[in-house]
Amino acid sequence: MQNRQAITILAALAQESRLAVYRLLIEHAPEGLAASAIAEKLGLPNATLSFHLKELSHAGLVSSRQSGRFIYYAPVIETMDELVGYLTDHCCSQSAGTCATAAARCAPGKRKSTARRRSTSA
Amino acid sequence: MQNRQAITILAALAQESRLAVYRLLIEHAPEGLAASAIAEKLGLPNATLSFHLKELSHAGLVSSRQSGRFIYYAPVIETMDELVGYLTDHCCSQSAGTCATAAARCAPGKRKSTARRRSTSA
DNA sequence: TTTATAATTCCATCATTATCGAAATGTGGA
DNA sequence: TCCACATTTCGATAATGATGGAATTATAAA
Repeated sequence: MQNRQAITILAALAQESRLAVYRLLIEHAPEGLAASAIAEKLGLPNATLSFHLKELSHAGLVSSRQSGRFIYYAPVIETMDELVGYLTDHCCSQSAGTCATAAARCAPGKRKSTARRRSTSA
Repeated sequence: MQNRQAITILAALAQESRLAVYRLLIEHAPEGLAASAIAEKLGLPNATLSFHLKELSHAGLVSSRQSGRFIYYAPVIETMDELVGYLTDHCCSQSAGTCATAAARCAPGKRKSTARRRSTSA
């Protein structure tokens, strides 16, 4: 993953309403929720929600599909996974294994800092 | 970790210069770098860098210590680790194991989605 | 002290983001 | 076709964030 993409994703999540939307969608994965349902559950005006959904879509954090008159939004787990991968890779010093922590929380007591290098293509 | 803290950290990272500063400090962990060295390496004016360092400090992503006339900034790995923990916890559906991916990248072929719940205190 | 250097704060300016009512667009049912 | 409803876009406003020169503070060497 590129820097710029990471920044886009981080910025998309770094906002109260958007993080709430994303977390709500995670609770309703993988089907997702209609925009109207999100707006109601979070008490957001339609226009405001639409603005935030566009940001989340643009960051690749959510996808949308039409179903009848409704548009369903669902989380794109892969994007979150890539972000976590990016952060894990870059919270670790190249030279030293300074970041056993991040890896350890996933595989407690296993390896130390084996976040495998991602191919530069992603 | 609380929502608000997560948002603070995400926002701190969601900016080109700040992400560059953080990544540079990671490369120089655990000693860190003096502000002047950071400014020079990244080509940032002092005032601008100082502003960004304050943001990173406020988010708990970096710490500072004085050494002679210099102030050294170093990354706080634990904060990044907590953020990754927060994201991992919340990219996974409570009800279903929709997020094997994030866990899998840390322990490939191991468990599915065993991101253990963090105590609500953190 | 005085002087040189490191870093922060101040302040004004510019740019971006968030908010939301109202109007427009899209979609399916009557 | 006409209507009802879901959602987005428009547009105006307010709030927040980023930038960097100049002045200020802090630290240590001369």
